[in-house]
Amino acid sequence: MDFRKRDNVSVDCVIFGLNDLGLNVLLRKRTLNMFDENYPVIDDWMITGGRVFISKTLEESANVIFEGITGYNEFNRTQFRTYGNPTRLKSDKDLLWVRSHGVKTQSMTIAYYFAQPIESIIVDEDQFKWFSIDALPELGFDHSKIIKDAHEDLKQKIMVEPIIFDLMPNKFTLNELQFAFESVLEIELDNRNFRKKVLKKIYIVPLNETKKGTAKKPSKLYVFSRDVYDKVSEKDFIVNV
Amino acid sequence: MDFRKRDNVSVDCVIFGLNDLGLNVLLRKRTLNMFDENYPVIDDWMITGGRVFISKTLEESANVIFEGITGYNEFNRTQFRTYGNPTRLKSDKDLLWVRSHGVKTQSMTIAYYFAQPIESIIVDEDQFKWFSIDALPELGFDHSKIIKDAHEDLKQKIMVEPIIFDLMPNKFTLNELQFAFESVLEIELDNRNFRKKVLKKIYIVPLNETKKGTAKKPSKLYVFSRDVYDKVSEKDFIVNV
DNA sequence: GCAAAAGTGTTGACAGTACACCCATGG
DNA sequence: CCATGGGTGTACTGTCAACACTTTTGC
Repeated sequence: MDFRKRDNVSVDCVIFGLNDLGLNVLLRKRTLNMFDENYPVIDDWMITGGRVFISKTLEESANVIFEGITGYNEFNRTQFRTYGNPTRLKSDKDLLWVRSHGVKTQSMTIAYYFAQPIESIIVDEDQFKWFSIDALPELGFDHSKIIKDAHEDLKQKIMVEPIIFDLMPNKFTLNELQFAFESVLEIELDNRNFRKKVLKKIYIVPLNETKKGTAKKPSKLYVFSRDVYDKVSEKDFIVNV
Repeated sequence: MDFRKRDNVSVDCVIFGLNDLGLNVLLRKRTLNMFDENYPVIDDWMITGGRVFISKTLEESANVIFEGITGYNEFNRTQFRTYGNPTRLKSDKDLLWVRSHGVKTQSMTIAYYFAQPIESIIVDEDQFKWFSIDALPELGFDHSKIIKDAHEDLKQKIMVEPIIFDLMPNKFTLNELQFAFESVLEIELDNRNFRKKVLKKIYIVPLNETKKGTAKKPSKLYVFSRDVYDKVSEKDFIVNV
């Protein structure tokens, strides 16, 4: 096995997770203490990246990073953009951090995002933390921009591909599905109209099973059938904003 | 000025051009003669790429390649995908060609496409040729796939961004615009319905001018106003297939 | 005056939107 | 028995799709 890496190209992974509070991004702490243990020179957040393996595809390199963080080996991965501005790193903090980690400046990075329900992921809570997409902390490098681009791409793809189901647990209720769309798209949908549309889609299959989750009336569960979806030739997806 | 290039990363440019026959791609001849001048070992086509400049952005590197081929310096450029499979080059021809050109194998390439009317471009006809998108010749490397991906991306973006106008001359008729959509999307549109829709768009501005082109009844000319388009906040574009 | 492409309206079907109340259950 | 979220139907409106003839000009 060849573990060599390219010294000038990295992949960055934006990790999206959905829970009942909405859409979240998993970030890694970026700290640097130089003089005083209690007053870090750098104390903010970043997405996780790493150099690409010479002998692997970009997708495999991204998977390695994702699995390293999450322990999860189901890869709902989308490549959305490559950043290659040689002056991407501008701020003193960024340069300082990069130098202190003994890496060459990574001027080029292929960016991916991963989408899954938060519940399926366990992370090292000393280093990583989930942040709501609409309350991101201060971010290093150009990672604000990268996350924004990822979210835009997700919004757009969600309208035409069934990636919303990547964010859902296997069995879900229609209200959960609606909430997923609302969280990603940052809009509100009419519940009755949403149901009408969804129930027409034969690839959303009702189960003879209910979710007696929190309380009150149990709700019917559904699964997404990729088989059926693939057979429905027409481009036929749920939401039209 | 720093002219050094990265030895392991290239950009590839798919050049789309529209004329009255439809959507075309500009390809470069790939030939290699080893033994006999009249029987080339390799004789097919490729898109044009090149290594990226260390001190330029990817976009600038792509522009340099595009301008080198076309002499055109208006860049309607879209980055659509990065390819990084280390075993991208598989066929003997590809390996042979790469070796005989003394370049390292370029396993990673950031792919862009450019869109403009064919008439605005002049190329060296010994090396380059326009091919209709639905009658492409034999292509080297993985360039068939890259062109296909570029076309897919163009189809998709054309539904939601005004890049159709990149393919049009400044002044155009509605029938020309319809033909542009039809060529790119590979569908047919109803002329009356198309006109109705287009005439509602205030960013398509009628001129007091007609085109007395080929013959018969002259047709009214229109221009696309990007200013107006940018001010129309609603996502409001022409075709819904 | 005729060939050729430009241009023009109406109708029916369907999908989207808006909107308010009953239902089933757990506690 | 009541609080809570789950689940349901109708009427209106606007948009899309289908469709055929008249107009203007060059030759």
